[in-house]
Amino acid sequence: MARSATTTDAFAAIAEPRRREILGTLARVGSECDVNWLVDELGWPQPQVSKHLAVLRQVGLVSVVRKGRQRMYSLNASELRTVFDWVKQYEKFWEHQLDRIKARAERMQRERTSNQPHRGAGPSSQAPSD
Amino acid sequence: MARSATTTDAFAAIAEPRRREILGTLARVGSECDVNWLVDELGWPQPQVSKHLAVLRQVGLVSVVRKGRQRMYSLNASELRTVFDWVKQYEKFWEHQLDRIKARAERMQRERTSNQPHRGAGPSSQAPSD
DNA sequence: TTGATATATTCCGATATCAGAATATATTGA
DNA sequence: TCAATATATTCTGATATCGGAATATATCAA
Repeated sequence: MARSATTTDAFAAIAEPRRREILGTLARVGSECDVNWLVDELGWPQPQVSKHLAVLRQVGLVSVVRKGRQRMYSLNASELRTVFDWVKQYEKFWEHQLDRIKARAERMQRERTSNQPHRGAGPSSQAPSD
Repeated sequence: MARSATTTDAFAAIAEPRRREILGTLARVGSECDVNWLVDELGWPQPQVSKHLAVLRQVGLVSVVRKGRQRMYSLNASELRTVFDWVKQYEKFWEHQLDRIKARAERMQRERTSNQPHRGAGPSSQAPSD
């Protein structure tokens, strides 16, 4: 087994900066775009645009509809919800950063006698799932 | 040039499911964990855990501190902020989905005469940056 | 039908990943 | 110093990526 495919996930798909750029462009425009318009807008070779669009399509991040000899692509942002929900679980970890640093210091102080702090700690009440 | 490295970004680093799992575990525990504890908890071979931790460390998603012959790892969630901010820009695109579908239908109706709808559309007021 | 346009696909080479196995590098303790 | 423990690193093989170039497919228009 090697690396998991870019078409597995929204996570995998958006790991590529150019694909994020495409999504950004589609969002900015707010309506369907044909491929050549994207090619002009982004300034990349057409096959490259098509290939990245193919990945985004397979993951469901964009929708396509044929219109004559054009293919009109549009953003399907709902697929980003998975990513949003995942990362949102961590929001509390960077909010009130100073408070949390203080809290951790206190916890470590308390557990200084224990040899392995984490063992006694147990799952906290803030528990993102992977 | 090939694919961009997993150590480039938080985006690239979290593309791997097992790394998300590690982050989730660290968050759940809420305190520093040594590697062997993670090995037990996750049930993966030790080198695999160490290697994934190394990627997370290089991207700044975890912090390490040496404690005797142990290395205590802890979550550094602030690095996820980039991802959060990025994906949050798209939130409006899946909220009020029905309203937006209606709006798009109307826009398309209006622009039916124009040959290339998107050209006349221009950037919408909702404009995520890539 | 022929040609032009729009887009997708295939082939290539360089590269980076990931898991697994083996091994190396500390650090502690006797 | 020597053994044990904790963790990191290296090597290997299979694989998937990405960009670039070339080519294929499909549709429209004359």
